[in-house]
Amino acid sequence: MTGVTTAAADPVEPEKPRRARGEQTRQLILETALRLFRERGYTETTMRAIAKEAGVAVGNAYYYFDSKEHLIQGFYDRNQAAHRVAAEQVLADEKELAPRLRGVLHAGIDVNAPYHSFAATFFKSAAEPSSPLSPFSRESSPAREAAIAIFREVVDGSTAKLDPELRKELPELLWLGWMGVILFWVYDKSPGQRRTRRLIDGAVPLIDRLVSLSRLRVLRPALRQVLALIESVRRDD
Amino acid sequence: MTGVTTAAADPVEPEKPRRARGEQTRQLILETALRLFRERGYTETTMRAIAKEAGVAVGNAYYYFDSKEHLIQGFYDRNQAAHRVAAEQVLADEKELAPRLRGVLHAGIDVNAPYHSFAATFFKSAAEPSSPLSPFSRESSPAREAAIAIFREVVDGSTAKLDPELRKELPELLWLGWMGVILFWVYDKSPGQRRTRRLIDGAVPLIDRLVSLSRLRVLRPALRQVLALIESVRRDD
DNA sequence: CCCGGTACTTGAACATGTTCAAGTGATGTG
DNA sequence: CACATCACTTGAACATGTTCAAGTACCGGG
Repeated sequence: MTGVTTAAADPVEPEKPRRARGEQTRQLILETALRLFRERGYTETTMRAIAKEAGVAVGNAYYYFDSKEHLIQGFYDRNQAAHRVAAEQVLADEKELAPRLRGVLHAGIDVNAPYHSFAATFFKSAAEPSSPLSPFSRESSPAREAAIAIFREVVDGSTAKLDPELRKELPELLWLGWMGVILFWVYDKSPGQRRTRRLIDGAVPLIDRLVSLSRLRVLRPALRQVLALIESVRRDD
Repeated sequence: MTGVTTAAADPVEPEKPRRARGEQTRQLILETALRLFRERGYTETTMRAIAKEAGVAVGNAYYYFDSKEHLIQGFYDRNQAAHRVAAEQVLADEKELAPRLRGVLHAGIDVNAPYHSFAATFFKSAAEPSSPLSPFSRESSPAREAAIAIFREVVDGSTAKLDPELRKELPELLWLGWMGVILFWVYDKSPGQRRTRRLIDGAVPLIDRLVSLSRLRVLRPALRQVLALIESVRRDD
């Protein structure tokens, strides 16, 4: 955890001041862009088309968004929020770990399902490590933390008893698994992405069992080994 | 396994005829492109620069390569071959599963290491599901099979005794793991990509142990469950 | 009310991946 | 050897993401 007191400059940009009219224009451009993305797909939607449809000059879009890819961030934020809402619904009802996890994962797929066809198109933007859209990027940090928080709630709100060390790591591990599911989903061409659903239904019981077993004394050394691996890989040197 | 007798048309293109001069030009363009990619990076290398440097018209490059991205395929093939050679060196010396796997993975990183800085840049091309560069694409099928073959040799040539069902699946699973390592490596910004090395060194013993345990009678149901999951997810309906 | 600054807006210009109609030259055939 | 065919080559033209110098609108202070 890097403290607030570190000498390095705070990497968060100071959020340019904006007047009411500006915010309105910004919203208009974003709404128009997302609508056109949905209607025609990402690649087929040109910046000129967005500008024309929104009734502004093309340069204006670039005043509010650094690039075409940056428009996608709005999509992300929206779906993230929707996932959170859907997840809370599930978490209020279920108390055991397995159904909680299963419900949250399915909810995530539900939320994204309408966008599967063109999610793949701009998925590549997210894949580039240097892209602000990467789930590991600094810009995505708030969204990432919010997502991990959901999985923390999955764990902490459950009746499952588990090793305290593991409990600390599990939310982030589950989030990583969720990223894997998303990756699978993006590549999943089966009708309605059934294979992804099957993956979730099959993997959750396995994870649940593994987590329960983590409390067994016999498996303590193995668990330690796994946790040590995570720690050593996370170390950034 | 789809048989050779399926009614669907063979999706492999008929390989356009090519004369000696054509092949020469093709090679020239590819060599020039890869050199410039190495020297300046992928994005910074324009098609015009490649053409100029190779002494041909820009349209000529498009006669041999469908797009700029397709030039990367040449890079892939080359590194794939280099990995195979390096892996065989290891496999000739080591007989136990763990060192064989460890050696092959490190060899793979060794081969790719010189290109880490710009591998990330065009990694995004590979990430797009519809791209021919995707490791799961039809066009990549030969390269993918070759890669899986390396891992089959890792398993089959080892002294490890393991469940026959698992033995059948393991090479593809290890390849999948290798893709995961590559994914990690692409994102790994630590000096010399040390973290990726640590990931390999830490994960291999775990995999080795897990594989050995697969023969235990007690774990048979769990193994069945895992294999069933794989089967159900692989099913393409 | 005027003025200076700053948020906002514009559209032409630019860079670069890609296409294509038109040419050039080698090769095999009668 | 003449000719037809087809591989090969060309470079201008096009499409689209991005930049930028210039202009406009609004706000706050004197």
